Amino acid sequence: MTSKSTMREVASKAGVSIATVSRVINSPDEVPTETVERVRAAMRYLNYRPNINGRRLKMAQTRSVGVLVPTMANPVFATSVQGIEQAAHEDGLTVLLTSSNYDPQRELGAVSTLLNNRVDGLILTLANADDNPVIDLLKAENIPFVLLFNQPARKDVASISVDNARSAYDMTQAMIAQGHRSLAMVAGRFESSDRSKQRFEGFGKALSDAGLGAARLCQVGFGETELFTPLKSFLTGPDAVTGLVCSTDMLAIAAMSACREHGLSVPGDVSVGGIDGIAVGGLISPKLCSAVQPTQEMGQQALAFLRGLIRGQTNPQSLILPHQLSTGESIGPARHPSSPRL
Amino acid sequence: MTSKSTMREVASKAGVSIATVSRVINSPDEVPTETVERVRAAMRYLNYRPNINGRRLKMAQTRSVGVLVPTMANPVFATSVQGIEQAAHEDGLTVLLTSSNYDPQRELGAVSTLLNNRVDGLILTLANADDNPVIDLLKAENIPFVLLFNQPARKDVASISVDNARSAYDMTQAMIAQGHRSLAMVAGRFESSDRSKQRFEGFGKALSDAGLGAARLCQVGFGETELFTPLKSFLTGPDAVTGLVCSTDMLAIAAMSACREHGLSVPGDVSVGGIDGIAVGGLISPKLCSAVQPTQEMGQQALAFLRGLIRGQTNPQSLILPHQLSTGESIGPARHPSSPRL
DNA sequence: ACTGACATTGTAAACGTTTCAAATGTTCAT
DNA sequence: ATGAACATTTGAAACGTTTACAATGTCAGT
Repeated sequence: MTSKSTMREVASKAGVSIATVSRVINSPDEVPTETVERVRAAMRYLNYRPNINGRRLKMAQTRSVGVLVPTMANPVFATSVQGIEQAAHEDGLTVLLTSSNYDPQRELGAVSTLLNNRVDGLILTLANADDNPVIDLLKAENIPFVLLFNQPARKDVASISVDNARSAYDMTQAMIAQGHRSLAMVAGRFESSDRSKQRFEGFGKALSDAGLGAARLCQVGFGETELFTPLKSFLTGPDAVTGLVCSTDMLAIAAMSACREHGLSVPGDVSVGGIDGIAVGGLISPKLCSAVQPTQEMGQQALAFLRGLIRGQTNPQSLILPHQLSTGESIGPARHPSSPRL
Repeated sequence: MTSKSTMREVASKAGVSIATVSRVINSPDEVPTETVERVRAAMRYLNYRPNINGRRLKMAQTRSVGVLVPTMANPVFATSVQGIEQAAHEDGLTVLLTSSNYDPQRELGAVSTLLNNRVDGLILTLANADDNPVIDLLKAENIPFVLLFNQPARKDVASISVDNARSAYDMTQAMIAQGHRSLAMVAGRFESSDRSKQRFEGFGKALSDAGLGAARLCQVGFGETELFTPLKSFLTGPDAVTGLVCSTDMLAIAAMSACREHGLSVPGDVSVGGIDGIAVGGLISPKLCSAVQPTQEMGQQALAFLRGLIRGQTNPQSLILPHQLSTGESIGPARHPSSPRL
């Protein structure tokens, strides 16, 4: 019995027309209880399962939403997807998931697939939220969408994020307050992440506001966890830094690992700060100091925004959530200049 | 221009019939180049996008697969989903994602939603792979599916996993080899995870094979990261253990944190081992010793199996992958009995 | 010129729903 | 009895595809 039964069969089994069966499914209150029961019985008997594709073809809506994230391998996105899925479930929506692997080239294809599936709307984390063909496409086709984590300059797109520059600024300032004067940022490639770029700008601003020199940058590929070599010139030699501000928590954790590989202790020799607030950061030693954002709630909120847009709400809302510096142990006072390392 | 255009419009624009348009889409080689070009031009002009729901209604297949995991918040599942998504993308399949939040009650509903969507097949991580109504349902309706991480007793369902009991056995043995005699397992609730139960059995067997006493168990809720209180009686007092075997890496990381909160060092005072091999385990200090499974590849492989089943392959394959104990620093020699803690 | 083979295109019937308009049946005040 | 008002049900036309089958046009061989 491969669940092949159709509305027509249910109808004839129950001795009614397919219109009545449809009504039993969609608005049972408009049908007398006796009939409802008879039809329901026939459904059970035949193991009936409505063919959602028939319905979708007929109706305008599909009751599904598309999600695009850079990767599931970073808990910050995985957690947000968890939030999206949860909210979607409560709303009876189906989630179609795709990932771009941080490759801007793949974004358009992924979104196109989603659109072919006729999703009612999209939640996206894009490499670059400004001047992105994906956004142009969605605007042109008038498909509701919400950006998540992206913090676009333009005000005509819905988005949920923290203030990226500000979070990096605050983290950097916290380090400066601990006496750090020689800092560098470890950041994911700017082409892959506008957050990365915005955070670097915040980093630079904090430095210049404090009258410190040019912002040093160690740009690494996403998904990269081996930072021993990339960080070598930052951690050793005459230009060694005393603190690393990292554009994500994953990078921060990888950076802490690299520090240890270089024989440096955190925060004794080097302070390390991250941004994102992934859960595991609070469990490790030293506890990662991070600019925390409520990732899962942001996912839920994104879905709530999207629902509004799908329902026809016209002006896209943007929400910039406050981040919060966690009390981490990975940041400490700077080594005193008079006690040079090594 | 809200992408409303249909095949019929394209056809009339190009001066052909809809059958020809369909042919241009599905088998361009059977259509003369000149016609193909004319139709393609019309498509571009009208911004045509095939309505996949029309197609799905007509065809048997939907070219979509459903995925059910306990949660995205645990990297082990997130990574597997990443693998699934990647393989699906290469195959031009769409992924429908749901999660159960470790609640067996929700599994049936989630799968039902997926089936309503007429997915061609499913990849599932269930709370309990034996005697599960979800499996009965899928068997009854003859829907292809592959279990991921579950290691079912019955041989008529496809599955991909490691040998759960064995991985715990090996981990435990490694601890015993380091002189540990007083061990406990930290495990997620058995009702939520058959892996947890199987791993506990492996733990118990290793103990009894070594002639050590009864297996002690600290069962905790999934998603729980605060293990200070649950572990109190295991880490302090006369019955304090020298090693904790954890049923997952996430629990292991949380357990290490709890040890530190209790003022104990890892592995100095307590050794901690995990199972799963999540990436972050290799970055923290001390590096987590784990029974590693190739999570992402397992996701890809699951999709490959599923594809086979969808294509009509009749006998479901099961794959039990070898795990590998990582060289972690979280396990060390047992404290010598003559140097009691505190 | 006629035939058959072949290339190209078109016609029309599904697929399983939803829903509008119309039909049927029932009740009740007159 | 009649008809208005209402409750219940039905018939039939979409929705946008795919595809079997038929139709048309072309051309080589006779």
